[in-house]
Amino acid sequence: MPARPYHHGALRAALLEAAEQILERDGLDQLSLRAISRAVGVSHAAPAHHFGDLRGLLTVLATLGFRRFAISLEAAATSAGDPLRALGRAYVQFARTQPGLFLLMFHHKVLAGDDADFQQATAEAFATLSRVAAVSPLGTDTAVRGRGALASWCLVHGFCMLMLDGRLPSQPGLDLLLEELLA
Amino acid sequence: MPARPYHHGALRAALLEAAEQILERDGLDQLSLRAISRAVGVSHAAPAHHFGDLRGLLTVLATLGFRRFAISLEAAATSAGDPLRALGRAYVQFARTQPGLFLLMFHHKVLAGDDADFQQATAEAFATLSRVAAVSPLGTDTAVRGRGALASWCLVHGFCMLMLDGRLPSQPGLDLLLEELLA
DNA sequence: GCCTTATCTTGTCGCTGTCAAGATAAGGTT
DNA sequence: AACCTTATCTTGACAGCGACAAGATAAGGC
Repeated sequence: MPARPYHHGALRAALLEAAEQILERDGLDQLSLRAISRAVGVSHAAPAHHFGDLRGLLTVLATLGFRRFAISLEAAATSAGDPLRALGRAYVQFARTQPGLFLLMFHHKVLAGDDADFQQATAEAFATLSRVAAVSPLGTDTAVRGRGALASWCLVHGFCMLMLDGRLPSQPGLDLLLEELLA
Repeated sequence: MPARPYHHGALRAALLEAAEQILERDGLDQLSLRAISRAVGVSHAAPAHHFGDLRGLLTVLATLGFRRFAISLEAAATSAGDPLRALGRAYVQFARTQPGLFLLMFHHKVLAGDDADFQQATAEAFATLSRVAAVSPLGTDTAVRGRGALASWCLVHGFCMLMLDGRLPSQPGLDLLLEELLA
């Protein structure tokens, strides 16, 4: 049994793990099929069989991201306290702890938006979002509640994007800033 | 006098114009120094003298974008009606009519954030933003609980980002959606 | 034991950004 | 006018990239 057998065994998972690591460490622009392959220790064309092309790999990565995103949001929604605030905190927390992945997930230019799994994963996450935001104390009219949900989403998402672009003031801290926003 | 003299005369401006055209037509990922050079009709290394590297060119492009952005916002701030709402409309209008440029401007990964001109241009735009927003907090919708300028900024910026990522519902139209948000 | 299929490697192509070296022209100096 | 300095642009090269084709290797079904 050589140190590196011809068949990896779990190459797909290993590639995804390495890809996410590079994504968070070096950013999306440094995330190449060849860099991933090097990190795992396989040939540069190995990923092709599992993901087709780079777009395919990124789409799978974003899909897994949305699944984890949905889980985090769902957990926040069922936690104690104000669900909508908890949701906002979880949203920002996700973007903050995995900025590379978060930006990738909302970077449709490099993703295969028509992928079925991807669409399902995004729908899953957004369903939790709109469900919680809809039952928030904003009134009984469904149209108004829908609008409120959208406003909340834009508010929190804008906060994340500005934060990740380094546009938010460093004083006071981001936590405090967010709490003021959600207050 | 040949059809293409050795010295272009206004190569810098021509390169920037071509770059913006490619940026809006094909997106940032298709915007290469070589593509720009081809579009203008010069050699592939011609841009280097004017911009150093690709990052330098993109930074100049984003700087010009922020200058135009500041002008648009300033015009909206001094227009009739509610200044903050006008500002929000102008913000979205800019992102909508020049999505490539807008995304580039908020894509710090590919820009030289320490560039003096760039910093001045961004400060110029954000000054108008905070000046107007500080006076009149946006909306009475309870979803927007933050009453500061930051909340308005996040709300409108988030709207833009979600819009440009194709995440907003197509029905009703974006204009109506935005008006409801600013209401 | 054989054959089909999945998996991975090697080699190649055109594209990219960047650098080095040279060609060309413009402007100032004498 | 002649020269020289400088700015501008071209040519050529190199490594890294995504993608494709062809071949090597191993796993699993029969």
